[in-house]
Amino acid sequence: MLATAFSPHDHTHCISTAISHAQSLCADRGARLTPVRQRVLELVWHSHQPIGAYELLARLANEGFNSAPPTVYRALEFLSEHGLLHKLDSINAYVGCCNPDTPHQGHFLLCKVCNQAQELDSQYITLALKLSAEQHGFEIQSHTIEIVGTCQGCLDKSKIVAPNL
Amino acid sequence: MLATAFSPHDHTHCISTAISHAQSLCADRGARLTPVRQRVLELVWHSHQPIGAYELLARLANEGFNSAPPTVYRALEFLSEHGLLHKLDSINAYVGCCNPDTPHQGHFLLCKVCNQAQELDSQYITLALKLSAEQHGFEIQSHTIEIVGTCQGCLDKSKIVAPNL
DNA sequence: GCATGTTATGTTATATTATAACAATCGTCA
DNA sequence: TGACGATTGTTATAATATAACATAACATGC
Repeated sequence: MLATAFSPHDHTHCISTAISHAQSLCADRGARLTPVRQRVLELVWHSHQPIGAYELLARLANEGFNSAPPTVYRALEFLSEHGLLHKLDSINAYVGCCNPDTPHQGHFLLCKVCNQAQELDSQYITLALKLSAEQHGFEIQSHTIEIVGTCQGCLDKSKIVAPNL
Repeated sequence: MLATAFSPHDHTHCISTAISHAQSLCADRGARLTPVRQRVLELVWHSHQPIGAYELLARLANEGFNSAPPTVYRALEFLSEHGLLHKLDSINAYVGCCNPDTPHQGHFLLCKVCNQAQELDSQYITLALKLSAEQHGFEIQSHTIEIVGTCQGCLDKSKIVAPNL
């Protein structure tokens, strides 16, 4: 999978794709992508930086939506159940899912310089988890895989700014 | 590494080893394992079930220790800095580290039946993370790897109780 | 249409997890 | 011993998340 988040790209395309994808997916499943749910999804997709629940809530409030915590947590729950976003436990923030059709849990790269998250679908990691679990007779149900560090773009920039370090 | 948490074992040995290990480690480093810090470490090691900060706080209070949140969070911070425990982000709970000498971040198996955690040091996972990051030019600084499921012991028990399922 | 059950939202309150800020005390060592 | 840094005490509050119950919207069979 390409590291879209960390590369220059037309992000409006990410948003429109995600929303239309969500609309057709919900239509297929008979699930209701109501205005507040769709708006939360759009806000989550506003960038590749994961966003917190209360930041979402503040933005909803600015737009005249109801803005008590249950509103946003319910929307996040719905979107999560339908695989449209993921929660990043290590930072208590939410990020859109690039591939909601196939149920999965992501592996994430989180750049602590630009604060962007990239979802991976690493066969290496999937296999490694499987092997490690099997060694212990452990049956996997879900997982949290979040790798924090610096993305290539931010590494390159830091070399330009401070080439001798 | 053996899956100690998930196997029958003399847990008093785990506790005493962890504490004496912590004592010598702190002595070597000139760090002060004060009474409240040591007691928090003992409470964390009370079992292989990760324990929450406020549960620790309640137990400290029962024993006459000061019991405002900063007390326990400071102790947890100290113990974490010295590699004596790990936080599990997916459940906001803390668990003792089996191997505090070598700085590392663990990979964990969390059994959702018995609520116990086992730290792994899987070379498979370490390598997989490294390869995945390299593919994206990403420089790893830390990670959160938490695998939730059912341990062998609990799987075996469920087969005995409900052999036809 | 409309009664009914189900799903979604509104509303209030509260639970849970964690930190800020500043004061007081303890330990160490010149 | 006195001065400094580390530790702890204390109060308040921030940040994240859910419980519980009321109301509204939607869907469906009659």
